Amino acid sequence: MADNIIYEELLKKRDIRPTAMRILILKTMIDSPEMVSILDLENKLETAEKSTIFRTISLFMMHNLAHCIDDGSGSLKYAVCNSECSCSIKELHAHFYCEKCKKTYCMKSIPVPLIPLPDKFTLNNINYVLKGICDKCSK
Amino acid sequence: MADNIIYEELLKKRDIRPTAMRILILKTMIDSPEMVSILDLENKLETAEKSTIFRTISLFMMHNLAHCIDDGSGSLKYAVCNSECSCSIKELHAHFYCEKCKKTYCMKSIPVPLIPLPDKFTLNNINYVLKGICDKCSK
DNA sequence: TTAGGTTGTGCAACTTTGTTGCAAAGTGAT
DNA sequence: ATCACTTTGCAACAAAGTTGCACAACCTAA
Repeated sequence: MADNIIYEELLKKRDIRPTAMRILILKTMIDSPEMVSILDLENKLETAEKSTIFRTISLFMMHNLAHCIDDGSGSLKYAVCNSECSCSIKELHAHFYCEKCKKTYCMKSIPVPLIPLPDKFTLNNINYVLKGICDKCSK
Repeated sequence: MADNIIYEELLKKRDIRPTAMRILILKTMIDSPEMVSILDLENKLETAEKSTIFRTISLFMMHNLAHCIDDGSGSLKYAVCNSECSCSIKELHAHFYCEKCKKTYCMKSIPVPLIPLPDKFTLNNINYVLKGICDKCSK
């Protein structure tokens, strides 16, 4: 458990007090290859309440430690940001939602395409979700 | 009311039986400059139940007469497709969600950007929502 | 035109997700 | 160890979507 220190550091770097619960949630999110919903976390962590998870992730997002996307599945999906992420538009990446296994993946290597907007429109955020069948499901 | 015939034709062209309710919902959707949620339609049409609206729009979507996007506001937004639309990926357009007036607009002139996916991924659909402040709200 | 079956609609109930209030438990500084 | 402050668990609630069922509307055939 000594390596919990790295999670503690991640939290501190973002000015979040590292409680046991927050370390656990952060660790679980980082360990998960796909994005997680609140319900996913609730299932992976028998000890955590959804309200706690909700508030914890909200806190993470306010401090740019995590981001969320709406993949159209009905529940929001969350993932931990890169260590230097400040969640600006230029840092946004694409997401892929597999319609078969219902998992959502961060495609951190694929930046969200930017398009010119008509005059007087201000751009603050972009949700770019590709939907289809993932590699594991398309055998 | 004679020009309800055009809505009737739109429905028939998509193999949807043109009932009074369906014509009304279609007309209301077409008349609206922004996308509408089920609740929006419920409010605009005092006479329609949300379950009816839900089933009607679901039917429209199955017949490619309408499309829906998830703008992250918590409720899905719907709009009527172009007359020849078959809802293929190449026909998808961008959507803009104004964080101030909470309205979502179809940007039919802006096609959704396509990016190459890794091997073995199949693409079926794309949700591309730009969020910010619209022209009317940014005065 | 009417009878009969099919389709559509309204009502109510329910599911799921997200959200909040409040009290108890935990935390950290003195 | 105590105290003030923060975090967590529980419960209740809100909003959107979804479904079952009964009645109404509709369509066709005789």
